[in-house]
Amino acid sequence: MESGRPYSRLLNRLDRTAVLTSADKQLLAELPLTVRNVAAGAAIVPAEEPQCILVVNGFACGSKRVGVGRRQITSLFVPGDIAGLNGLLLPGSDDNLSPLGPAVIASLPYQALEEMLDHSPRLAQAFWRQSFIEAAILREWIASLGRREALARVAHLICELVVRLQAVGVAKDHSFTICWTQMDVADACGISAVHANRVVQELRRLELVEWDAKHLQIRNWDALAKIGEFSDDYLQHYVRPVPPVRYDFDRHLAC
Amino acid sequence: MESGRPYSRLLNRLDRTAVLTSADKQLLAELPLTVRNVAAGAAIVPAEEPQCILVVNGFACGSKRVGVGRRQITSLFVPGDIAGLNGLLLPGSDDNLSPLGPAVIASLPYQALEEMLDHSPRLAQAFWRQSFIEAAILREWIASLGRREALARVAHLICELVVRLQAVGVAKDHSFTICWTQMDVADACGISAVHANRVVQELRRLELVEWDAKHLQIRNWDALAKIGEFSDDYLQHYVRPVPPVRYDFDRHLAC
DNA sequence: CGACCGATTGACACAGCTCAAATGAAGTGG
DNA sequence: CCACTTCATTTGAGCTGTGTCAATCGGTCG
Repeated sequence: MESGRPYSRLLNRLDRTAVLTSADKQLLAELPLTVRNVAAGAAIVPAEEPQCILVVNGFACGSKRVGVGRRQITSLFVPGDIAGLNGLLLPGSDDNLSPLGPAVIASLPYQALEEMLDHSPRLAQAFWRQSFIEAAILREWIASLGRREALARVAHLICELVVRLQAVGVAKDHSFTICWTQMDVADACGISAVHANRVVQELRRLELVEWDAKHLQIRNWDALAKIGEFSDDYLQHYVRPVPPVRYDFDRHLAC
Repeated sequence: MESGRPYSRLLNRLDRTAVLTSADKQLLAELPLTVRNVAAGAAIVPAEEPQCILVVNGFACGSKRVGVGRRQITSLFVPGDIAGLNGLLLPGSDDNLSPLGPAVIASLPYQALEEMLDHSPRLAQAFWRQSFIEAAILREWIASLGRREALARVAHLICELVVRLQAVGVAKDHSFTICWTQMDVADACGISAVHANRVVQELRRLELVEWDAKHLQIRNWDALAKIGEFSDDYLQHYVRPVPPVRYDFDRHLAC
């Protein structure tokens, strides 16, 4: 049961993304996932052997170094998310994946993924859709970084986190475990660590959130969403159980 | 010949992205592209009939409104680029596409695209790869908006523009036509219009670029790239003629 | 107990924003 | 061909959000 979690996470995610046949689910279950714990600062993907990863517990992120020492987190992964998919078609475009806090990660060799997608165009579609969903989130981050001030950015980030976590059942009642450093918050929101601290304090002072070392609890969702100018539109496809189908790869299997 | 341009643009782009058979090229040539001119502020995609667009000449962008009236450009499209692909699998996730300056745009109904992808997994792969390339650019923008100051952001944007334009043969010798408003620059870089003006003047004063109403000429590439902290790594797959193949959809056609 | 790391606080500097006004360029219509 | 409008660029002045630097505090671990 414990060893089944990676698969249930993956299923839980993909099931919202596409209608999967039992054959598809079977293929997913046969993926050779290698689960392991990674400590807060550790490297996830060995440079010599690029691969996909599936977040099982905790958080992972892709980040870039810019200028001297400055770090910017460019994407965020919660349990059930697949990171590094792009490396499948874009060799060498590693995202510098790392955990945010301690995390449980399953690695998935590209080759196995490849073979699976070969056998199911429907799954290929599902994974393509995943990458569109990820891109939608990237665009929202761009809007946030470009046009919102620090308080709103952090509020927005928190809102996104809850919505995504609740969608996969890792958060309940606007409350979840989060072992981030305030530096992590800073690097995600494009602000300095000192200012991240002040912003978090402000959110606490306004009684919008409770946030200690390992746990975050939203006290006033409406106000937080308002300050963060948060609308879950861009997460619709992330959250929605089964989206309407426009383009169905499977049709040409009927030939 | 004039009517052939949209197809050659599209071919020019995809040819760098994947190895296309002549059958694939034939399929592409059969796409029902509707070419038209759009004025600077006009709408590109009618809300009642979402579709893909192919930029033939000029620029297009996806943007978001955030807060009161503030606009953030989230993605940028140059000739040969396909915008709105995500709508194919994510209905309703319109990007609010609009031209930047006057542009020549070809519209492409989702249904036609759908049918084409049904007939060629290789093309489906090529388009999937395109969306990964787009996402790589989004990540770089996040880094820029989060961690670079205004001067560097604008410099970086200019560098990206030249590289992309030169890749499709629309710019030569670090020089190209660009009918943007300084407000457009501001909205792309997440700064105010007034500051965008000051930054552009600074770039002129440093003799890095010449930039009048309709034309931009880079005077000192090295210095510009240095100020913008620009490295074309993230554009490798955009530029590179034919990338090494890791995952090839076509293999399962051999069965 | 000492070392270390992250959170916190204060003081100060500055990049970039807002407001407001002036200038210039490009139509538009009489 | 000349007012007149409109829109983009430019300039100045003051304000503010955020960064930097530096010190302190608190917890954790060996």
